[in-house]
Amino acid sequence: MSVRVRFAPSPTGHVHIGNIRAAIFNWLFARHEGGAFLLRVEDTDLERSTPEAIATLLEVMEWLGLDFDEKPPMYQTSQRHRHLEAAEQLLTQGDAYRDSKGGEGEAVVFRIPFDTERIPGVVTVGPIDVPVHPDVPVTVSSKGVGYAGVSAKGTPAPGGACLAGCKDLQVFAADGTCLFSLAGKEEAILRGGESFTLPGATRLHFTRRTITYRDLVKGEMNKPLDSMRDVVIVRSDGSPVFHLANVVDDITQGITHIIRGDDHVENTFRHIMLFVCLGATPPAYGHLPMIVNAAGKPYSKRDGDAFVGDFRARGFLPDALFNYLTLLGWSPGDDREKMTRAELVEAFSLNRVQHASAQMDIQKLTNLNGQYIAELPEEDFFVRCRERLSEFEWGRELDEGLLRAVCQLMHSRLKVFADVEQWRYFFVDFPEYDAKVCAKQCRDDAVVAALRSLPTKLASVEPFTAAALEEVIAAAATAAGLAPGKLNQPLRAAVTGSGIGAGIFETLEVIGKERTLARLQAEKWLPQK
RNA sequence: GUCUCCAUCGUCUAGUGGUUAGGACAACGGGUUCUCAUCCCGUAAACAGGGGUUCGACUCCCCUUGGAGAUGCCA
Repeated sequence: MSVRVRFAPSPTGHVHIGNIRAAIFNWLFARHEGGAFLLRVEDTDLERSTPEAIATLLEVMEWLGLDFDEKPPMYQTSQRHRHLEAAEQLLTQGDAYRDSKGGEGEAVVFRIPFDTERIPGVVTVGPIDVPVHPDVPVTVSSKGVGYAGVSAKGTPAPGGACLAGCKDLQVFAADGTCLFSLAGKEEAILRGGESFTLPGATRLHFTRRTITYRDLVKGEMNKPLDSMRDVVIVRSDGSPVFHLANVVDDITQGITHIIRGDDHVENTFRHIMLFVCLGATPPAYGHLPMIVNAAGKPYSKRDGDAFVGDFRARGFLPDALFNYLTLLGWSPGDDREKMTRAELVEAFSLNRVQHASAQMDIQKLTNLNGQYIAELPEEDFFVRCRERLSEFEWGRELDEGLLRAVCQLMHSRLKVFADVEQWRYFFVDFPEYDAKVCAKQCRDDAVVAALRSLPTKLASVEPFTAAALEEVIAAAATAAGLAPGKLNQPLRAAVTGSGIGAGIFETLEVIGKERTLARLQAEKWLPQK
């Protein structure tokens, strides 16, 4: 059977970096296997799932090159009838029941199947004893076993399990007498609705069973049935819960492999049971570790910078972000880091995915982005810069020749497109002067005198080229009693207002004679005494 | 509280019983250079702790610690 995977986000207008990483891994897996990558929009939260939010989601996916198969995507709200039909089916099969605990009306609750023969991966471990607190009566009914455990302090601690978790249950009092025995009563409880309340019990004795599955990234996973409880699948207001909707849609779409975040591992056990009870073969599962912030904590609203849109806005290239994100929790097994899509598709495999969560490192992303920018063809780089620059008032109508010259000069220095903001001094009459830099560079009287002598000397330089400038400026420094080159940084400060930039002679050439002279003469660089 | 999962330099990672524990980003030092960046060279930097198993553990098992997730009407 060919591979079918899906990305199933709920559109909220902001696509989270962890979510998109899940999408990337699904996409990589599908392309590697030659399978299908589907999109399912889980738009059941009607408040937040606006058309704009959905548009944002699609835009982000396109930006990152995450093309999905079988368009249009499935919208979960369109599947509501299937969800409710599935709930009905479970109800009539006896795999679910109605319960009014807690809600306004009656919710539908999926019962962890008592008869586990049909569930793959369920194994019997053996007999086990669980101490319970005698002050709280043990209850046994079709809804499960209710009891209070005993905390370290000896007080009652909330406990309970699904009935399936307590096969062969026997309830004992402190003196050893058996208050209850489940054997033979299963049918009466499950079908007949019989229930029992047993005060004064101190110990539960039952046969433990666990459910096991092999996770594609984490390996063997298992969970005792007695640590599970029945699951609400339809709310008392009649709306399907995530667990039901998700599983039903996966069945409808014929999903073969579910690759999702770590936070779903616990759900997997009950989802497997839902698949089986709905007559479907459970898919294979792989759980990706979470991406955490610089403090090692899960991203929260306070972190702000965890949305894909933010990275786009800051001028990260989609290929760079894509590449970086693949390296978060995965590696090809050799020393390669910068890899093309084709290489990534070729090398990707789930069993090389990390088991532990990973921290986002913006510096490494920035470095990688710089590498991608460096590789951009000149024309492509020029177009992107022009677009970026147009976001600034002074960057709207730039002379193309000047812009091309600036791009060529600055290409190797740019790591993130947002930084083109610092190119302002190439395009305006007067730069913003960094007072600290000017004060540091121009505090020496000899230097100031030399800078003041420059306008007349530079005026005759024709053509105004880097090579010619270098000669004249070195001579000016020498004439002022300075070592050649000692005038360069003061000159940079005086003309660009900054202490950093490309080569000063090349920079002056690009800025041009007129503005260079004007800036020197205006003496806005002169430190205020 | 209970359950599940996780643990190699600051960060991302390689490593599947025998390695000088490798690479990348960041840091630091040097070279190139007028500054910054690029580029080149180099330095510092890790197996959470404790028990086992073994001739030999980063690697296998157990415990502790720490972290994350889950714990009936969020997804």
